Amino acid sequence: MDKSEAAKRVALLREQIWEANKAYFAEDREIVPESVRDQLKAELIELETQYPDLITPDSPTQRVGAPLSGKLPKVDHKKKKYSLSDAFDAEELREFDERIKRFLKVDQVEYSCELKIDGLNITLWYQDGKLAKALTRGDGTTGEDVTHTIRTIHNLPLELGANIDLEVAGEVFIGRKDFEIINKRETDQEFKNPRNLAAGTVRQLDPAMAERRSLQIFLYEIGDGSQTVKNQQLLFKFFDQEKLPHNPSLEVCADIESVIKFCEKWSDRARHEDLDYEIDGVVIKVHDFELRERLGYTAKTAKYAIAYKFPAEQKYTKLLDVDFQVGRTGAITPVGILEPVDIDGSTVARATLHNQDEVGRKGVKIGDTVIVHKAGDIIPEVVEPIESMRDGTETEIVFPEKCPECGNPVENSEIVHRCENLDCPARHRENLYYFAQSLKIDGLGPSSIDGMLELNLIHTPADLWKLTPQDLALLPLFKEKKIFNLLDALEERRKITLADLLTGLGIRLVGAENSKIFAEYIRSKLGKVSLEKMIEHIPPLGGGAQGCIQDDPPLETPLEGEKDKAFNVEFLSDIDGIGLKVAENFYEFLHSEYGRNLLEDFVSVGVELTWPEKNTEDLKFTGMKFLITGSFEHFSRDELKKLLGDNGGKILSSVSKNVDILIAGTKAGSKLTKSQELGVQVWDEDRVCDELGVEKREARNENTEQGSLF
DNA sequence: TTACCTCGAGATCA
DNA sequence: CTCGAGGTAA
Repeated sequence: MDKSEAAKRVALLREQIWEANKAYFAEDREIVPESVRDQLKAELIELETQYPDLITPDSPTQRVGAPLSGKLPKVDHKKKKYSLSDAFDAEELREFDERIKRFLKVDQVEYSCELKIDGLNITLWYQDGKLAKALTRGDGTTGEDVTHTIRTIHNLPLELGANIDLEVAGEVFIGRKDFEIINKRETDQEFKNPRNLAAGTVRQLDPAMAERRSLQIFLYEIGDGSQTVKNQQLLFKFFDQEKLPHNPSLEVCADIESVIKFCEKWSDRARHEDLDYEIDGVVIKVHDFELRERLGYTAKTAKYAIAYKFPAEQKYTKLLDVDFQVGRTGAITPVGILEPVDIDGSTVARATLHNQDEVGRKGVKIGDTVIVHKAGDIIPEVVEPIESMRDGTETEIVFPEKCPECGNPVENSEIVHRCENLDCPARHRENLYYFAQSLKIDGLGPSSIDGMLELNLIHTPADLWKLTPQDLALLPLFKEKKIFNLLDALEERRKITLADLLTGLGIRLVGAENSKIFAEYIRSKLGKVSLEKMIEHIPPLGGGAQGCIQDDPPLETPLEGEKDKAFNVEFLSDIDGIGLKVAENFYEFLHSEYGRNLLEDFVSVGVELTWPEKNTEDLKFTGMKFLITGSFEHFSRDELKKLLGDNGGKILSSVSKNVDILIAGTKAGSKLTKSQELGVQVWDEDRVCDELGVEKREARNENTEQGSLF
């Protein structure tokens, strides 16, 4: 066979293999027997060996590359990945619909419904039409590069028809039949469910192994591209054009009632047992992409979508005992020890009982036969006891009066039991676990921390940076490699942002979000200070509210005055987004002996703050303060607020000379008159559109309802 | 909370 | 090769 003949043959073979794969994986039908598929592939390999320059990167022979060495690389997502909020019944779906309609000021919205495949979310980047990268979701900001295993997915084109850049996302899974085949084949271990196997396979270093696990993918999302694609249905059409696989179940519903019908149709488990993949719900999204954009996001979830979760599988088992665990805040949590029972795909042996309140309400006793399910599909939960199955030997669940770890008397509020002893070893330990996890110090897990505590190598998080190789060598499981891995990891984290440091400290109510706000606030008051300087601005213990700063006497300029007060509760609770409770907790921590010493310890072990470059992209309304009054024709108040906020504006709630612009709608009240007295500039809604270059909207149905639901 | 993969480290075998 | 620990996914 000459080369041009071979080239034609190669193209034909690739087409045949692709069609056979697509039919088999995506549509669950076999157009040719497996042996024939293998034969086609064998012939292709032979021709490609003979004429190596006929090999293209998208050839089915090129899916399996070399194994990766070491860890999977981390890659930042281009845009933050949001998760879905949940709904468990029709009522919650209707509430979702109401929120959407109110925000958009319309009285009907079209939705798209798709089956929610039970797999793991993966983002794909095509560059120049070629599959360039595949990422896990990770924390939504940074994922892991799993291109090498994702490439082995047979129903995924490695090259698109057009030479375009594209981001798409979807669900990777293993089919039910393939799962059984794999389990029969790999006799040394029994995999429990397809989802976890798929998740594990994606993170395999060796793509050859991954290929044998028959991963599949259904796509359902597009990154940037909504300019050309207008809705979900057209997106799937586009997928078809590009041979990108998607689930066939998409249905467009004119209103929420038909959405509910769709959900009900599928929530009957018997109806989907013949599908080759597992589903755990229905994903409902506003159909139109432009409306999605208008709705936007909360900190974690997309506001335009919701996942309807099928009723969780319930099983009964025996509550054998109850453990009491002391958390990092001192809260004492009862954990039920259960007779192990299989609930959709995993063996459940422990389930939280939350607190006394819950225990009381459910009336559970030790020895009870209890109904257990997985709330939100992950966390096992005791639903209720089956009282009719009692035999009289059941015993009350008695909360301990003393902390199980330090013996301190337990403070007993209505709901939560708490060990208030700040020196409780359990709290120290849990704080350290939390710190290590939050700062992602590689190789520092609970058991290493336990070991260090036992040998008195550390007491506080700051002590970690005092550890020497000799110290670590005392730990039974630490030899050369582990020792230096950990020391390297600590060194990497020696320079840290204030937000990360504050988050790691585990101050009550001060998590990642609030820490960011505090860090930003401190930067605005003190600039990019060192940790040491920052501590100097915290008034010392027992000092008056004004504080007396050692070698930095109060200066008379207003700015310097503000610096002194930067750490007062009143000032802290004045921060946008920080309430009194949060401010109090933060204040208390900073002024406590423990908190102050800890911060000083960080300084003394050489932990340093780094200040991230702010992305100072100047938005249209950056630095402008708005006030809204009246009602508007084309916007709900919430949408107007979002629009202004998205463009850098701040929204104030009362009239003052601080207000730059009053946005007045119809039926504006006293805010308008007062503002006019103060000489504040007044805009109407059209002016906002003009300023932003947003297209003015068609007049819509009158719907003056207002409220803040998001 | 559980399942799965990877690594380091120690044990086992060639 | 086997184990425990750590990390990640839902």
